[in-house]
Parts: sequence; C-alpha cells; structure tokens
Amino acid sequence: MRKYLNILKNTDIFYGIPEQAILSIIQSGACYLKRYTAGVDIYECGTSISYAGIVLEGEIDVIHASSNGHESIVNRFFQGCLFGISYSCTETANTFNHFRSTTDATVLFINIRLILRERYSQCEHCLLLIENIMESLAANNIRLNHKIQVLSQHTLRKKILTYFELLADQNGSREFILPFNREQLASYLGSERSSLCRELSKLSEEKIIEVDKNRIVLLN
Amino acid sequence: MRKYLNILKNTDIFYGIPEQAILSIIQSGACYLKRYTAGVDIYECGTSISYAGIVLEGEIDVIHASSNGHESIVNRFFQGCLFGISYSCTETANTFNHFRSTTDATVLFINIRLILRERYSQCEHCLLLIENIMESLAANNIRLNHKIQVLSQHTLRKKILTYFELLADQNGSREFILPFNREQLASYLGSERSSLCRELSKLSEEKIIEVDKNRIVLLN
DNA sequence: GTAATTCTGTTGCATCTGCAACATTCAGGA
DNA sequence: TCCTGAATGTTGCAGATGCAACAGAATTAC
Repeated sequence: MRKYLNILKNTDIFYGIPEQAILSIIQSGACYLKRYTAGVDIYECGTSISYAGIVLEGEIDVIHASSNGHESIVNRFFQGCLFGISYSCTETANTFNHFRSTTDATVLFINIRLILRERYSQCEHCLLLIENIMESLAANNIRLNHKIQVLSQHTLRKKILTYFELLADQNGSREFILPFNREQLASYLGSERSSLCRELSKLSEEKIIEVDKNRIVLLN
Repeated sequence: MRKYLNILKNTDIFYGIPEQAILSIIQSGACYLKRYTAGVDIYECGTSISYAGIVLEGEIDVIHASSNGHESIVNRFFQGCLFGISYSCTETANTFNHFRSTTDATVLFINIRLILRERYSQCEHCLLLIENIMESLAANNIRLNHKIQVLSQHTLRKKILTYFELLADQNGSREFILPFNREQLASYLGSERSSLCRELSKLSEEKIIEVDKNRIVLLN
C-alpha cells in the first residue's frame, strides 16, 4: 500500500492530508486493493455500489452500452482519478454504464460512508477529506452543467459558439486554445468531425471566429 | 425563522435531523435570511459564491444568457429546493448563469463550509448533514450524467430511444409514464416539439414503440 | 529522407430537423 | 352544453447534419 502513497497524496480527495493520516485511512477496514486484467467489468452492472475507486495503475473506461449492443466511451479515468463516487454516495444501482479496465489495472476501493461513520469523531483530518470530496463532487457538477448547456443548443453552430463562449470565459480572453482535437471536439459536441469542420469553416468565412489550428479567436 | 421549520425539515439536506438541531444550525452565524422582489438577480454574475440557498417562499430560475442577449431557462427551483450548492462548495465564480427570482421570494442562505468548520467537532448531527449534502450532490451528478448520455446521441430518434431506455430501466418495466408533456420533453431532448411529435409518430408506425398519451411501451 | 500513419479539411447526397402554419383533441369554466 | 384556451398532432419547406469517401497537411516511426 505504501508504494502508492505518492499517487494518493496528489489526488483530489487526499489533497492537503498528511501522509500518515492517508496511510491510516487506507489501511482501515473501509478500503481494499484489487488488481484487474485488461477488459474486465469492475462493477457488476445492476448491483448497488458502496465503494468508490481510485486508479493506482492502468486505465478505466466508463462505457455506455445501448440496447442494440453498440458501445460508446462516456469517460476515461487515469492514474489518480476517482471514479464511482456518485454511485457510492447514493448507493444506487448503476444499470446504465459499465466501468471496465482497458489495460491491466490496480484500483484502491474506498467506502466513504464507512470512513465517515467510523472515524468522524476521532480523525482531525476527516474534515479536510470531507471538504475535498464535496469539492470534487461539486466541481464535477459544474462541469456537467456546462456540457449540458452546450449540448442543449439546437444547432451545431450554436453548440460550437456556446462552448467557445464558455472557454473564453474560463480563459478571461476572446482568444484561447482548444483542449481537444477535431475528432474529440466533435464527440464532445455530440456531432460528427466532418460536420464540425464544415461549420468551423463557415464561421471563419463569415468572420464570426478566427481558426488557426487549435487557436480560436471570437470576433463579434 | 421558526415558521419555516416545517419546510426545512423536509428538505434533502436536513432530512432526518431533529428540529432542535436544525434550529441551532440555521440560527448560527453561518446562515441568514433574505427577501427578494420578483425579477432580481440573487448572485451577482461573476462574483464568488460562498453561500448556498434554500427556497423558503417563491420561485428561483437559473437563466443562461448567451452573448447575443437571448435568455433560456436552465433550471427552476421551488419551495424546499437547494440551489447554488455546487458553486458554494468550489467557491468558484459563476460567470455563466443568473439565479433570478421569478416571483417574490424568501431565501435562506447557508455557508456549508463555515458550518463544517465551526460545528464539526461539536455537533453530533453534522455527520448526517454532511451525508445528506454529499448524497444530494451525488444524485444530481447521476441525473446530469444521464441527461448528457441522452443529449450526446447524434439524432433525435436516438435521443428519444436512449431516454426511453433509461426510463424503462428506472421503472423496471418496458412500460412507463412520461414525466413531461411534449413541449417539456422536446426541451429536455434539446429539440422542437413538432420534430418530437413527428419522430414519435414514425417510431410508433414502425412498431418500435407504442404511444398512448404519456404512456409509452418499448416493443423491440 | 521517406514511408506510414494520423489529423484535418472538403464535398456530395440522402436524410433529418428547425421553423412556421394549421388541424385536431382535450380539459376546465361559464 | 358550449366555449375557450392549451396541448398535441400533422405537414411543407428550406436549411442543417450524418455519413461516406477522398485529398492534403502534419506528425511519427524507421
């Protein structure tokens, strides 16, 4: 367990917590370590989830399987990422998504609720842990809301411009760098790469934006 | 303050907490009450938010204002609803949305972080409060993820079917009742009422679904 | 340097969908 | 019962977009 301490102390939820306290938490009965080979489902679909996971090694994908059998990648978690926290907090069954190792992987499972109940009154660092988890949930919430704001637009042009306005806001400048390549951006916008390119060209022609590789300038 | 106790004890975040403890919390320095006339912005756009709000009277809308000045309603909060919790947990500035009273309204503002810091070690009910807030954040998270899953589909037909599959899952049956009227459903799917009706008719013709008012049956 | 691969832009076409206008059904009140 | 307004369904049309196929640019591997 100790060899993963460097990873853990840089995760969002253990941020600011002393190594000794982290060790004490993860060596309690509320945590356990598990290894996976590539391509394994980590949570059984349809069962209630009590443990959140932290990726210590490898890569975990969240996969949506539609009824016709087609699978699409919803999210991807790397080393240090926390996943399944929402399900574990609500103890609801996840019937919609698969969490699957795409490589060999090692995961630390944590039962947050158990930690709170057992250690709440004793552990002075628990408060920080709680604040970190809340902040992580809240930040995720805001990110999701932004994405919904973008995806709710009725046309691709409006999606693009809504997203660009958001990026401009976050950067405090009408000029910014796209964090995605074209394929990924199209996927984020719920559209097709070719349609995205076409619309970017039009927006550029109409002098509404300037496009130079991943550098965007909002003009109007 | 005492007259609002009946509302408060039925909110998500105070669920299960004794009246006395609720009173003690809301009468601390971390809470204050404020009244609004209709049409007032509750948070100044662009400033950091430290307090979450609970609607005690009236109605609060979250409004997205796009750069061309057009406004759209993102969310609506009624009596007992908690709003702004994500922003208050992250203490980030909200530059994107307005929280605006649509009627005369009374709001109880709560600084969660302050409550935790001040009362953490003393108040035995704080643990429940924490769990309630986490659960609320997490449940919201799951709901948003579902919506994104739906909105990410490339065609209206796929959006409809993805959403219907989700409802079927939640009801444990291929037959279920829609929680929206057509206008609202179209808005949820990021589409138009007429387009929605057209597609529902087609799906019905092709014997993929059965539609009878708000009762839906998934056939395949 | 060259070949291979990935990323990006363009285009044609069939289909989908936003938008507007109108028809029909439904629900509640006078 | 009839009237009225709201909700729902239908349709035409223009424009938008998914999809497929191809071409050029950029990047990487050898």
